[in-house]
Amino acid sequence: MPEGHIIHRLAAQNHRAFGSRPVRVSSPQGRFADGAALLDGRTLDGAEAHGKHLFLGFGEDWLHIHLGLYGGFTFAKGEAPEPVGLVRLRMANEEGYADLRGPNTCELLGPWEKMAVHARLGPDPLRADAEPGAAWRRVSRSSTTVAALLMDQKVLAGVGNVYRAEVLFRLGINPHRAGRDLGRAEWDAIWSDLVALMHDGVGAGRIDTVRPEHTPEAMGRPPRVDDHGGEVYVYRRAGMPCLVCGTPVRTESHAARNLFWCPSCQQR
DNA sequence: AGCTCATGGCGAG
DNA sequence: TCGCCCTGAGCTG
Repeated sequence: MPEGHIIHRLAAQNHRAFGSRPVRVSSPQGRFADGAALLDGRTLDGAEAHGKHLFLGFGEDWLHIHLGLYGGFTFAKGEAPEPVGLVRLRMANEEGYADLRGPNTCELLGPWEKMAVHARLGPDPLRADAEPGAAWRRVSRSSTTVAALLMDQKVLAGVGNVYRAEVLFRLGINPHRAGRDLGRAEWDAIWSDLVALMHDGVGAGRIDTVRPEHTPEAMGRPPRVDDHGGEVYVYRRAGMPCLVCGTPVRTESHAARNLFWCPSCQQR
């Protein structure tokens, strides 16, 4: 259940756990049996993320993984036990193992195919080579809402429903505004806030967006209890009072995803 | 046991 | 815009 920060973290974790030495690769579930057989015993020598796409390199072959809505990796030390549930991919060495469940995509790509995936993704706030100007060009010409544009991976790669809701709240921007009605300064603020928030997310392994003055400790409120685990302003807080102004947080289905915002703090 | 929901994304119409 | 794909957790009965 990942946004881009988790995928970047997974690239680092996989490299740390399996990089530079042979890895045993299997598909206990059987749905990636052919690919696993091709990779088994080879050396992992590359790991990178672009948005929500993870690439693990074995020479010229790239293992391309997309977790989708509910895919996930688990890492553990020691001998790998009998798989529990549906394990699409298992990697293991003398020290430990990792299991991949429920991915949207788990496939082998050649260098050209990998390039094609990069080509259809927008700039990623977590990548050093990102060119935010490419995203601005699309946003500034679009009549689509800024809420939908932030989720469009061709525009900008790695942002999901949590970062989308939270960055718009932090900047006081109404999610229904058209991209072309945003000013350059507003877009630059969105981009730089995403860079900062998502880097924090890579370090923490969760999404925390509340400023120091609105943390549970600072406000004397109970810490948030939610599956996604971070401290946030509006995501999945529908009907609850806004942490800044007390107005009930609103929600609606927007382009098939749940959108959350504060109607009072986000009027611009 | 069955339903609903989830931090995604694709193709059909 | 809808239906569908991937899987598991947390309800309800």
